[in-house]
Amino acid sequence: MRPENTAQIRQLELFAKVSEETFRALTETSFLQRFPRGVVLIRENEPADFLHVVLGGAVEMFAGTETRETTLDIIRPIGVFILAAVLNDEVYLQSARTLEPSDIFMIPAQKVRFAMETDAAFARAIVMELARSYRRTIKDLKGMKLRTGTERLANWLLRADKEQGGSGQVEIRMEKRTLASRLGMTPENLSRAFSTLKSHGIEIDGSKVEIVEPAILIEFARPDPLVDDPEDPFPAADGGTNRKDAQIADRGQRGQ
Amino acid sequence: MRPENTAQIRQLELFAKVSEETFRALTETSFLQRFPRGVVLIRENEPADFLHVVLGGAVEMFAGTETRETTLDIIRPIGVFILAAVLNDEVYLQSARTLEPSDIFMIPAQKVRFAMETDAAFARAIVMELARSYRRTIKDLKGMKLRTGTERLANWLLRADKEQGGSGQVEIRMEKRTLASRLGMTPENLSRAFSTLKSHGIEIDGSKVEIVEPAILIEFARPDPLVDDPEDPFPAADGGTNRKDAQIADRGQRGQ
DNA sequence: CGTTTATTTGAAAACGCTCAAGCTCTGTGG
DNA sequence: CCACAGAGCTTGAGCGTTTTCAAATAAACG
Repeated sequence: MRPENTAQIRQLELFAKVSEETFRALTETSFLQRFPRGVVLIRENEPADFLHVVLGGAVEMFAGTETRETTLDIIRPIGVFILAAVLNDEVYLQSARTLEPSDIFMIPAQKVRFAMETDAAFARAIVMELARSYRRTIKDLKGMKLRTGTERLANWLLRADKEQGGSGQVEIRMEKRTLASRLGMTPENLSRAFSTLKSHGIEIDGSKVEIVEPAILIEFARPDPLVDDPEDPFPAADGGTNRKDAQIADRGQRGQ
Repeated sequence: MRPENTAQIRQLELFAKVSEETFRALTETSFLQRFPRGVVLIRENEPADFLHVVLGGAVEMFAGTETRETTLDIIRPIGVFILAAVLNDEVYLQSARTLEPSDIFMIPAQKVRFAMETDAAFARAIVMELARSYRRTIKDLKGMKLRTGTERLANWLLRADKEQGGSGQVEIRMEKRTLASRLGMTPENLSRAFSTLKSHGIEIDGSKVEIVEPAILIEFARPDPLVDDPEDPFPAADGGTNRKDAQIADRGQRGQ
């Protein structure tokens, strides 16, 4: 099963610069599969067998203990997941399930590792992809440790608005309980957080949120590029400079 | 300034397999510097100028907003920090300060990027290092989202005991407030968490903790390899299998 | 429509934070 | 050697946040 969608995959930055030979090696035993909504694609603690590429739909990365569960990320096209586990030849740290009917391209892990060994361009692309994912996760961790749930929601709204065109009309494209879990809170708490934000410039109607007074929401959210900005898929070529001015007292107050 | 310590750096897995030429290029304009305790080495939001290697002492990675601050990691020899920012040619997401007098080896960022482009072995080593750091951060994030502060402390104790030989005698090798921040809580809360754990198999005297009844502490902590195990510096070559058996209800409860 | 599922609301409890005071340890100067 | 200052840690009280449990409402689906 080797569809024409390889062209689509070729466009992924991860594969854009690899040699034709490497690309063929990576894709010839790979396959594209369409899954319905709610299917668990991988489970944490299983050995990493495939690199997964999301070509359509949406995939929720989650993890849990016996009693608790949390959403770590949501991957939309075109995105890759569990690259780190594949490279380290380790077990997955996260599980994945489809949130919508999704097209998933699966590449055998050993092909990925082999290609990384033999194709320098691929190795470099992997480095960039990994570094990006890593930085995104650090931002999430900072958000969890430095902010309250309501603040995370406010910043999530600002970012979602940007991604959806900046019209001020934000559509929540997932179940609210999934969003809650993504933001590290309970569904009940998310609901209350939305209520709270009504007095900070938003109106909400079902899955549609309107940012009525952006300035007020921003005032409340205090967005920080070092927490909220998406990792740029094409980082500055010049040596990024001047964003906000860091002002951290050398031994200022601690604590959450 | 190009000390004999290059031998020490050579041993770092990151540099072990690079060509002699690459290694020379990386180290010839680098320098080793000894810093006293409490020095801020880098600040978040500054452009990434150097890759830092900790050869002695300890370095705290932290980040903050105007009013809050949190410790994200503590790096001890021999460890590297802010590799991702260097590779992405981006600003740092974290600040760093020495917790003790520390020996830091600094390699110009552009040398690192150039070496990655030209030396495939180095690129591969970077991939492994990045993947490892990434997975560690995901484990931290999972810990933050899935556990209470006291649970994090209990698991931290179990891990520290392992790292210190498994004698049951754990020495806290940093200020408690730093540990508190690392674990995502206030110093007061850490103090209370220790008190709580007294009834779960530990005794504490200053910076020394004794795990008197490991079974009881483990019972409380419920350690999970997918959250607590350190990322193995030399991942299994066989394709890791059989750890615990993942048992996650496909759409089980969410929360926290 | 009726049934199921998701969301919201309410109340109580657990958790974590802040502020304040007291305690301990350490290092310094008398 | 002791007294004292400073820093770190602990303890207590109060409060705000978040979770949990329960129930009501709303939405989705056949």
